[in-house]
Amino acid sequence: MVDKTVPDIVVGRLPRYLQALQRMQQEDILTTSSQDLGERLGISAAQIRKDLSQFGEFGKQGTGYSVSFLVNQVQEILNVNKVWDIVLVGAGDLGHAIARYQGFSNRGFRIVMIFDADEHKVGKQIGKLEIHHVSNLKEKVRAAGVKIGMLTVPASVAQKVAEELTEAGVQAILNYAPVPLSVPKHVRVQHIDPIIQLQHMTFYLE
Amino acid sequence: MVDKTVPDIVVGRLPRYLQALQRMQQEDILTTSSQDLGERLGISAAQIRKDLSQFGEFGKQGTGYSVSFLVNQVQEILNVNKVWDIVLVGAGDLGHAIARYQGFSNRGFRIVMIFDADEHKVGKQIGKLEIHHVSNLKEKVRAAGVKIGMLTVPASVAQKVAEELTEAGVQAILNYAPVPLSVPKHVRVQHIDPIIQLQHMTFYLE
DNA sequence: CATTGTGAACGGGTTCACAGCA
DNA sequence: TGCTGTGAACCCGTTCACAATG
Repeated sequence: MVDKTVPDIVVGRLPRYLQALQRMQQEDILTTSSQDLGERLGISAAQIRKDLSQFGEFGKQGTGYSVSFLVNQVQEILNVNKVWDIVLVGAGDLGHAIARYQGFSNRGFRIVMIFDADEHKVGKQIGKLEIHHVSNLKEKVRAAGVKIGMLTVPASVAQKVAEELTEAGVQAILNYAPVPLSVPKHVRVQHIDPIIQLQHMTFYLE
Repeated sequence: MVDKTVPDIVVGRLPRYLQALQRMQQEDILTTSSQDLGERLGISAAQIRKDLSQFGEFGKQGTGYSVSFLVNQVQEILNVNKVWDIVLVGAGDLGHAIARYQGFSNRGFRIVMIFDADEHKVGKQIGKLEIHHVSNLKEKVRAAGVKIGMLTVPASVAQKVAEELTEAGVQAILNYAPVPLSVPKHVRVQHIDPIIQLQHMTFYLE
């Protein structure tokens, strides 16, 4: 079912489908169609059907899709039918904001560890979590078996921290630092850089 | 030169080129090639040459590109050879973190206004900026001629705030709320949702 | 009758390969 | 010689259109 042949671009759309579907659930909408879902997301109905067909047959002709069933299926495909532990490195303003964000848990994630290099921050709490010193990162992350890391450190140390994370067994990194990371092939990296997205839009302004 | 025919996907890569080039500048690297730049970004040399060729001929055969010249050219293409004013709506943890972030100015942006709906926050300062009440948003944003907005408000009010921003003349919105926004066609929207990016990666884990 | 799942056609982005030039 | 700029070939994702079906 889940061949290697699924295009990465299709995988990248599934989380958006899931988000829209979960919102429908909150609104007590029981059924949807590729057209309805597509209109909510600005994606063609054909594309949604094609994407989903990569993983199975989830709909009923004439009726559409059961929202709750499709939520479960997509969660399973994306491996988010469980909660993933996350290690957060960097307890600056952004790190604090992320650590306090309440929206992770019902979408499959939970921050379980926080590290920083600043001795003054070590030992303090963010919510229920204590800030640890990065010198203990590798050991603690490996011991906890955490597979996902979030980087909110200065650009100058992002590469070094990324290496420590991968050595500790982390296989997915969400990088908020504005630098490309070089990591082993088995490690996935996603970047978040607001300025890159702003510059994408300024091209079309004026 | 800059036709309407430039694919959006090409535009989306230019900010990454610019980022890498500015980093080279910091490292006092005077010259680069499509191959060198490509290796730093994980993009093929041919692609970089093709992308740049959409806008002009910036290189020298046998030599490559002058870093500083190319920085200027790409900045001009992206319209970031000036500083854009930004209005930030939502002074929660994330809004505070973004407002305090020091990395905007040397990449073409500056936050000039902050709004929030919470009376307790109104009047307080973040850095040198005072938090205003959203009831004044439309008027003040229009008066200041701000064209770019950043949304760090709860999902439940994001659509409403987006509408107020567009009515105030904003033409580009960077949306941190985990909901799709529906806006007029002349308004650009970019989304930042860490969970969507995490779920993209969990597909490949385990 | 509405809507799915899908083969086929289409379109467009990427890579190739090389002429051209410093 | 080294590297750019680019037409052509290639590849792959999207759209189309329709048979199938509850």
